[in-house]
Amino acid sequence: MAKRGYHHGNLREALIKGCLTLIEKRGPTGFTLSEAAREAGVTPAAVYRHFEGREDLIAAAALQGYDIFGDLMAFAYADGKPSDLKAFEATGRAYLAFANKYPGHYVAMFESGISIQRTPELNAAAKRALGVLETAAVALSQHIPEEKRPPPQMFSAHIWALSHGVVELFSRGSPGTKSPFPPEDLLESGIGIYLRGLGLVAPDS
Amino acid sequence: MAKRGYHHGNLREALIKGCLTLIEKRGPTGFTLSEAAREAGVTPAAVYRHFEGREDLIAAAALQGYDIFGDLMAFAYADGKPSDLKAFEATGRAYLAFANKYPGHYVAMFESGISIQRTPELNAAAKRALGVLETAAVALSQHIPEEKRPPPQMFSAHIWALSHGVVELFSRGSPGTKSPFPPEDLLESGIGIYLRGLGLVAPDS
DNA sequence: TGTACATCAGTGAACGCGCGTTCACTGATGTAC
DNA sequence: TGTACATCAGTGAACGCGCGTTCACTGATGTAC
Repeated sequence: MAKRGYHHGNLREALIKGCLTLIEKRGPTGFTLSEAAREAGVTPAAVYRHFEGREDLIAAAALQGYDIFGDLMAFAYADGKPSDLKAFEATGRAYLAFANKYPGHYVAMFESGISIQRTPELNAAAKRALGVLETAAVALSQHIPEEKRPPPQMFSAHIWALSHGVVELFSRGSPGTKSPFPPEDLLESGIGIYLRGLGLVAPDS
Repeated sequence: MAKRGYHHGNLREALIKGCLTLIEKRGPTGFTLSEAAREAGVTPAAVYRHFEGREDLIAAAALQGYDIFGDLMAFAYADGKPSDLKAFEATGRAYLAFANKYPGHYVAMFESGISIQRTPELNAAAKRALGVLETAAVALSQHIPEEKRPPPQMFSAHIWALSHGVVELFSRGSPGTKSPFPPEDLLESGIGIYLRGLGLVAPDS
């Protein structure tokens, strides 16, 4: 990644990477374009060869995040194999794994305040990624007797909220209160209890 | 709240209020001391008569938040009346109600990055407020057969995470994705399903 | 293979700005007598 | 009730700083012939 001479080589990628590192450390509003440039070994002005400005750089980071996230979720879901239930649980784990492995992306996507509507490209990437979660929920909810089946969007909203809550409260350097449980266990057990409440897993397990 | 003359009267309160408004609008790192002073109709330097600096002002806002939050939670819990279950559900609703009614406080408390350990006073207020949630969880979990009872801290962590997730994703001006359900319903139904999963409410309700 | 030249990706100086914090100050308030 | 004075809560000017953005520029690269 070391700059070789006058030309950087892949400044665009280096800037996004710097942006992600900083955004992870300082939060989205604490991120500065100048510092990202510095981290890449480049003048702040050079950023404008690749991005329209500060916001545009963050949006690029978020887009990259949604792409990775979408891939991960799709892979975890695996078209509902081996079963709707297993596939669903796998997406939950993938959500947390993504948040852990790509914290900068996660923040750029969900805490930076950049709108998903910013560009059609960003919108499409986000819709695709979050769509996997909903698809998984829809498929799984078919197994609930129709009359006691909650709307699938509600179902997936519950799971998303629980996952996001675990990430924000227990998976990051949080406001002092650490849970005594690893976030993975917390999410897994939480989803398990929830699914039992829907009659989707055996009550004695 | 209009300033009357050379002396403001209750600058301290006005500054906290301004801090909360700004923190709600721009997020914790977007908040500036100068703007809070401006909003109160006062020179930035005047702030230093009442607070040690920027951080201290945010901490004061968070402290106020934990106090209100603690009161609300304690009131909702009502010492477990009329039943452990009802009282527990009431604290869940109170959590969301607090986040809705005091969004600035909520952000100062949970997103500003100020440590709960900052002062003993802040620590005590936070412990008290979050303690109510755990107390409610402990009491309720007594109703679960001992061998299938999850640790109460896990129980309360699940509920806290779900509540926080609903707040962050669906209760604020969020990253584009709005749920078609009111956050209150989302949380209520989510908690309901979860409790059913624990065998704490009837499976047919 | 060598040369001329267009294109591209960076520089570096400059801009105006708002920030947090400090300082000596001053106007208003309240208390002692 | 009136006056002297200490205390308090504000002012306003100044500081050094880093920010995002612009601009004319220049060094490196790659292509045409």
